[in-house]
Amino acid sequence: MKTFSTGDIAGMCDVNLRTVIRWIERGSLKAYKLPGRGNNRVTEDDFRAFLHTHGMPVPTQLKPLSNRVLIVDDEAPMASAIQRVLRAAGFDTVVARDSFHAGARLLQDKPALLTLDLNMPTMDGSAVIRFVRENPEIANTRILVISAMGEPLLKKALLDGADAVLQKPFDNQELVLLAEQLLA
Amino acid sequence: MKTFSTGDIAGMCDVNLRTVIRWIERGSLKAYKLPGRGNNRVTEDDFRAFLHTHGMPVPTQLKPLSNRVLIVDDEAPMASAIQRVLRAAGFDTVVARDSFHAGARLLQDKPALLTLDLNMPTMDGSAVIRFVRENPEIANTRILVISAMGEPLLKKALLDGADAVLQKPFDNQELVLLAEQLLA
DNA sequence: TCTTTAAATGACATTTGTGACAATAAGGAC
DNA sequence: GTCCTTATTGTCACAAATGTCATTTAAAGA
Repeated sequence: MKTFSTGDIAGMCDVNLRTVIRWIERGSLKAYKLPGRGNNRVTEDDFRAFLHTHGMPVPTQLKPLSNRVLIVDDEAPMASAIQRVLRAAGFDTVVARDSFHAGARLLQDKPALLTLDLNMPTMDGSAVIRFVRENPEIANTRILVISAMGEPLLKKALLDGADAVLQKPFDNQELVLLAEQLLA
Repeated sequence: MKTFSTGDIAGMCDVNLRTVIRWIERGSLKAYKLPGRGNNRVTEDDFRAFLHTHGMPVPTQLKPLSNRVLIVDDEAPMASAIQRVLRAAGFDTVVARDSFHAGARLLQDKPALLTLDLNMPTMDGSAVIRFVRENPEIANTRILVISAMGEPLLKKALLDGADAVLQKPFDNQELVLLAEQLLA
């Protein structure tokens, strides 16, 4: 479990160490104390939650250094196609063919990007997007919705919190470009 | 009885080994010494007590011993019923109503016990059990399959790796007893 | 037995918490 | 605009806790 000291956080948020301690004292930043003199430690999850609830930008040190992409699609040919293209472009790829594995992989692998097929019959894509955005642990995940659905539904996905949408059928270059933009 | 070296504890608490030794020297962390050069060992109970008295978070490696139960069931009344019974028996409960949330919660909360409804139309229970068993991170999660299905399918669940099965309808006491047995 | 790994130790470097006080920014009142 | 008020943040010095490094030695494998 990764933890940060007040100094780490002060550096990442570009504020004084004294200020971080005050945030902790006031209770807006959750922390625990080491036995010695009570030096503060903040877990990564608590720090992410803090950033999230205060609408603060995620520091570069916390940004997912990985270029891992989780591909959620129940149609094997489509999943493979996306995987092949993204892999060729240098991304790490993981495929989830059903909603259970999608949820599990999402929290196990913590991908930087999630490509989400909205046409899956057994999954409520809208609920997935909202779940991601509401979970500080993974809220920073980029979401690319891929679907054969019409404009209105894609618009709704964006409202739910998707970062981009891609309508099937799509061009391979278009996919790579979008992925790179989202992870830039 | 499980014991930890100073290095183990340093890793789990995300501090330097030197610091752990100082905690021991000062007496805030109870330990005993091996005869040789006096290498320190800390029992799991002492370590847990230490974490508790200092308000420190429990490291993920120690988590599985929690009494958290993840209830996977798409029928709201059944999920609520199980939750009420288990909560009354002192368990921490989390409910997942669909397979996506089941997967996500499983890896987010790392419950000690998973109660799994096999009748969910959108989920392949057998695949879930195998996924749990094949993932070292959660492999020792206890799995209790709850289902209205017949004997053969329950037998298959046991073969897949479930720890116990419970046929609907079931007695509340039966459920509590099984949960307690599985987490003993 | 031999080799490899991990832990203890001391000396030294760095970081952190604390308190008091200064500086800054936001918002009203005039 | 200026002058306040107020809350938040920054600065500084010092003591205490934690981290780093090199070295020695036990523990663990083979």
